[in-house]
Amino acid sequence: MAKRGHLPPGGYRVSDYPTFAVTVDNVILTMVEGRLHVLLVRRKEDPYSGCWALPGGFKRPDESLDQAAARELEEETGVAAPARLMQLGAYGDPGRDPRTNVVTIAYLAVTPAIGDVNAGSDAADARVWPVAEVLGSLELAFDHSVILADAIERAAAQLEQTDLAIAFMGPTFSLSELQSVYEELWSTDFDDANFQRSIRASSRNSNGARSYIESTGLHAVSRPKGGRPPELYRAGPAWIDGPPIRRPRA
Amino acid sequence: MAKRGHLPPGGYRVSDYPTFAVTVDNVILTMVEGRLHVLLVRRKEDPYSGCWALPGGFKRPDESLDQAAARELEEETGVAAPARLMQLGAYGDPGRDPRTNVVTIAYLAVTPAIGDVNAGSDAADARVWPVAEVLGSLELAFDHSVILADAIERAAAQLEQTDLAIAFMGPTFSLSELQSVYEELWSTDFDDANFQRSIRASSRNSNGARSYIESTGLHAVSRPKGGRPPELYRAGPAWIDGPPIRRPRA
DNA sequence: CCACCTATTTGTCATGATGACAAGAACCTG
DNA sequence: CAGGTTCTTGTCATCATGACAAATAGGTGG
Repeated sequence: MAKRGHLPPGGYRVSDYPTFAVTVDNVILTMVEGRLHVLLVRRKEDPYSGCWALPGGFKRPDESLDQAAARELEEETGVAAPARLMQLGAYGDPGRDPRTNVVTIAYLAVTPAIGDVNAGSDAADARVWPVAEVLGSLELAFDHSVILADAIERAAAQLEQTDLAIAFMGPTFSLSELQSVYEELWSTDFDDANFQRSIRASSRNSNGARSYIESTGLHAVSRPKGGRPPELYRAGPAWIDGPPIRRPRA
Repeated sequence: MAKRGHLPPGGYRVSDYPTFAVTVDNVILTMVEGRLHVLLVRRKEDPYSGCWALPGGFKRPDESLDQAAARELEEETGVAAPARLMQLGAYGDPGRDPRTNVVTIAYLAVTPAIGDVNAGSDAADARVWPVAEVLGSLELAFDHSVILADAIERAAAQLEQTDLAIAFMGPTFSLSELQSVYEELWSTDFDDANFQRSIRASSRNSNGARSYIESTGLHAVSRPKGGRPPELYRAGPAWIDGPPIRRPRA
């Protein structure tokens, strides 16, 4: 390890410093039948060959980190990068990659029900997994289990501060679908009536302008088990003034 | 630029991939006379020699990112790393460093009134600057102006979700000192009476246990301009259940 | 068609948090 | 002591929230 005291007075040149490989990894979350799922690929090569991992890969010098994340996601899974692919954090503990010094930048995004998932050339397989199962019993490559846990924590926090929840929704959705997102990520159980009241209050802002969600006049078709068909909503154009609902504490 | 189609079927080995230098940069915020300040160093060497910059430097392979950030902070400024040095994000746009491919991981921390600031061997000078002045008229090295702006935004958000505000405070403090932190970072003006009520409410939790802040029985010594001497508080041991005060919208 | 089930939606009520503001308390200076 | 400054306590109306009841709109099985 280089020691400061041994350096020439002019200091180091960049070429004297250790080099790293830089990778990006994506945590893509989606909701399937009310349960939180994450998109994973099965690795085809060492290290961790055969292991499930977050889709990602090496950054190139001529692209930004954001571009690298979007590119690797599409290359490995065929999934188009969601509009808001947000940076989660950097992971660079020594030894996290057995080959060499690798720092990875993790990204987080949320999508509605995912379309086709096609394993790219670097992956043996690709599919969405229930998060509970992954964190409980599946061994992920590298430190990807830690990254996934951090991502879920971040997503839960963002629910309260942004309109992230509607990113889980398709073009139209019922309020109970939206409710299940909050309940799943916060491990809470809302009173249906109060949930609707809070959400609707945030979509009616003072000046009558459009916001968080908007009603389509439509109703969902009835399902086999019965129950009143819910009214359908669509995403509004703007995040206006504060969270649609607050996270319960304790 | 390497193209995927030209690769051998077995894929790349790590050594085939481009390498990067990895640096860490610290945004250290503090409050001086009610104004937000940031700790900067003046660069001694190219590139950007003579320019002010965030204190930081190259990560070593045998240390974690967190350790690198703390080490570089102390080496360049003599300031001991605050307890909570939190990761802000990674910056890796092509060309952000004229020498070579550099990805930097930015860190954010908050300290009470800072002690001695001593420029380290890599720096020509080191001092705290008013943030308003830095963002308004000072040209920082690299993309450090962007990093600083992001850091301030993050700090403002954290005020509402964590007990970050007390990290600006010394061992004891008055509520109006605390209030000035919220007002400065949120650009708001609280009603003094209501601010006190909210903060005190969050320090009295139901079971009578200790929390966010605690009263010492003491009062500050009176100052030249007069005014009733404020009661002094100290940090409580725990962040209990929700923000002490909410950020006003619009 | 009717009883009964499920899911969604509307409404009521008590409680607690917040914003606006008045007034008191404790210190300064002149 | 008068007047200014800062901190502290108190009041009141309003709004958001949690708990809960009840109505609505569909299903299924007799």
